[in-house]
Amino acid sequence: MRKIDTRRFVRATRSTPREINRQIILNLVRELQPLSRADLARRMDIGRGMITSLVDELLAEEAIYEGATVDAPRGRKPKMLYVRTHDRLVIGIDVRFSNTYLMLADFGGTPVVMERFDTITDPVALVAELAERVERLLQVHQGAGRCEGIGLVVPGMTDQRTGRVLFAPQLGWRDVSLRDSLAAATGLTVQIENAPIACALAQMWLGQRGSDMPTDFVYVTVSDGVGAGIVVNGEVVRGAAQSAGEFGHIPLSIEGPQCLCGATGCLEAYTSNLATLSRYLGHTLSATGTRKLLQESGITIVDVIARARAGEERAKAAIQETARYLGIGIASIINALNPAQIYVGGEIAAAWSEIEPAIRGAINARALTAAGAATPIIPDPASDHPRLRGAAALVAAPTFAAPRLA
Amino acid sequence: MRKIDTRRFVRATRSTPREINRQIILNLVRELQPLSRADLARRMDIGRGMITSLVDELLAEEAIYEGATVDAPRGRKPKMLYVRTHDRLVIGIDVRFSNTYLMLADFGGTPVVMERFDTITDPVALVAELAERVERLLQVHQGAGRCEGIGLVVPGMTDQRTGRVLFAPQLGWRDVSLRDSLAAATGLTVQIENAPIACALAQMWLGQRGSDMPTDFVYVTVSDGVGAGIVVNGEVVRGAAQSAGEFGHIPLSIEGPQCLCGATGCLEAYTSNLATLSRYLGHTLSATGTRKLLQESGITIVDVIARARAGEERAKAAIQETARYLGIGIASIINALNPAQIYVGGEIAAAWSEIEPAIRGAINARALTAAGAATPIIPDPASDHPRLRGAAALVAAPTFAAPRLA
DNA sequence: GTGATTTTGTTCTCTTTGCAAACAAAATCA
DNA sequence: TGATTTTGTTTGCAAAGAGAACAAAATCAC
Repeated sequence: MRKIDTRRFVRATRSTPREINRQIILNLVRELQPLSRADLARRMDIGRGMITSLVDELLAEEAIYEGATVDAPRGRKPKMLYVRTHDRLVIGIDVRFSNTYLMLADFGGTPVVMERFDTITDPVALVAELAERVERLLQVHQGAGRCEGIGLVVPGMTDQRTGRVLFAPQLGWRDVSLRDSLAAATGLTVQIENAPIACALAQMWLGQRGSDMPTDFVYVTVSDGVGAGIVVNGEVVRGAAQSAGEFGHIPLSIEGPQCLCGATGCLEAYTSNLATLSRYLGHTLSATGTRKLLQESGITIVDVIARARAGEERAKAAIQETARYLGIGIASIINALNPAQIYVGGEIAAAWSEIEPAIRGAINARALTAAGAATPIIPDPASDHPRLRGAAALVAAPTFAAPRLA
Repeated sequence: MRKIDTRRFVRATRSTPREINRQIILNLVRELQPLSRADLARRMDIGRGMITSLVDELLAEEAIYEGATVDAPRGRKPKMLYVRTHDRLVIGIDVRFSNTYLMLADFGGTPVVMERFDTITDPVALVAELAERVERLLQVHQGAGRCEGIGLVVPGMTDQRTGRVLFAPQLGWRDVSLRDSLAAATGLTVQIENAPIACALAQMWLGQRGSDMPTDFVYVTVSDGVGAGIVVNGEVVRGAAQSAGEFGHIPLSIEGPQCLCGATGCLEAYTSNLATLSRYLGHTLSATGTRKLLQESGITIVDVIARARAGEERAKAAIQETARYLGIGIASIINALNPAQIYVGGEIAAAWSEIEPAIRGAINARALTAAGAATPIIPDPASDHPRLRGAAALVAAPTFAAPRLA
């Protein structure tokens, strides 16, 4: 039951039903392919004539294509429909603290090539480097298809409407107009997004299809920071000032350790990679000291996880404590939003079998309802490159999204 | 950008554009009345002919009515349109721990009469009593209009689809089929909802109209429990298992006081009326002891607030501490969801001028962004009967809601 | 006071589009 | 070989939006 916004409504026109049904067909084919016209007619409870007309339109636009006929027990054999993904290309870019990753992928999120380079923190130089690499990638893989746009994932807050990076502490950016610069330099449309929302979009649009993908879920990223991409009613929550999802700064103990944000006892101060590393090294987290200490010691979160899995007690203890606190944080998300499921991304997801019991234990202790405590928690390992998949989803998703109405 | 749910989509028909535009007109008139047909045509960027046809339909259904012509500087004077509210009646029922309130109101939320009686905790007896009172109310005010339904607000979790009360600890209810019982007993349609969501709906549908009512906000109720009604994209968030909004059980300090829910350091254990009273009386909160202590002392939260406003130091200190903790909780909501504004309801809202500085201080200390820290926090005093208004909104809202599509 | 002008609201025609039925195609089965 | 079944296309009809024309009701200019 949605309220109509009387300042920003979209009124219906004569072609509105067509747009809606066209988009429904596109999504049905996308999730259930292969699918025949008769299948669509049955699922949509609509005449086959109507389907023919709408499918013709989608075929003409090359949004879908017609495959071979397929065996059927009786009657005329159906011609199956598929969404066209393999020759529609996307460039995904994931800018991170030390490395920047590029991926050329198709509309289904299947990678063609990937490359990486050392992150350049100067925005102008970074855009120049990216533009050069994008151009080269597209040159080399010219035959693979047409590039429909660039998805850009940055570690910080972004403004979807203006395309600006509002604040990216890791790179020292504040109010940088990255989207338009890159669009101008490459001549391609660019979509920009922060990491947690991009990961949520990757799950939503490129995750396991056909099955019971929920319309309400949360993607929690545990990295240098702790954030979340929140999806409610099949739509990402961005917030009034584009800063929704900062779950990393809900308190676990207001008298707890100092967080880099200035407050005390934030979830992030207990569970970020920096926090886990500090705990492992036996140091307290601090804004100035920790990064320096880590660079000197040369140790990373990946090492700690590897040592924990190898059986080193100190590493195991550090990870277990992180898991317990993370579980408490996840319990808060469950109590606050009651999502159908929760994804956990970040380096720590690689140690899922080790940390799951501690996470589940904490959730059981704090979840208010039995249904909440049973919320599926699903690891999304960093090896699947969720950020890059999210970048691809940024470009592909608008093609499949529901038309904005009323 | 919403994803279409391929299991629960609604396909468009020939009459879909009409339904959409009809509903847009209804909402424009509701929020901006008085409004002429020509005004509607301009706002909707549509021909006046179309408006005539749609308005005729709404007039025939008596959803709106035509008022007197009105002065205009030049040209033919417009006939103004208004939504019909005054003779469409609603019964709002607010079941609380000690008292149950009934209100007969019109579709605009304007009360006709109100009454109260001692809450009967046995569901069967309660339904019988309610049915009798509803019948009498409608008998007495027969001439005032037709009753379109009952809105029922209960202190606990409800399932919107089945109409059952899942859990209401204050009344000792668990899985009670209250909606259908009351519907059967009165012959009226009944909508059931928990208190925080009902309050949010009251703000959404009966709050200050015309002005800039946001589509993203949170209504925090501070009462025996602490909960929230969350509205995202103009839609209430119910969660996968109908338990979204339990913000009362996010931790402030996991080593903090025992909460009645079994966990430790919940926001509710610091800020509920019981917590404030315990603090005032110098006792620690406990599941068994506190209620008994309060009944013995005979003091209520209203008394403590009155004493604080009268200048009693101990009461002031108790309230201030509650306010500070509440501010921390609100900061978490701001960081997590970044709503455009937050309403605070419950008895403590009566002391707003006293508690606002402490709340704002806590928010400033913990909000991650300047925009978040500046989120408007609006008190909704209990004297306005937000729960009963919410009950009325439950019945009125479906008439005005956007059609479900795609 | 009379016609020009302006604004509102209705009516009418045209075209698009959904809808349902008829039709054509392509297969299996008796 | 014809009946049956299933798929996909075509066609005729009715509903509804778009826009123009028209009617109504006011003010304003002379």
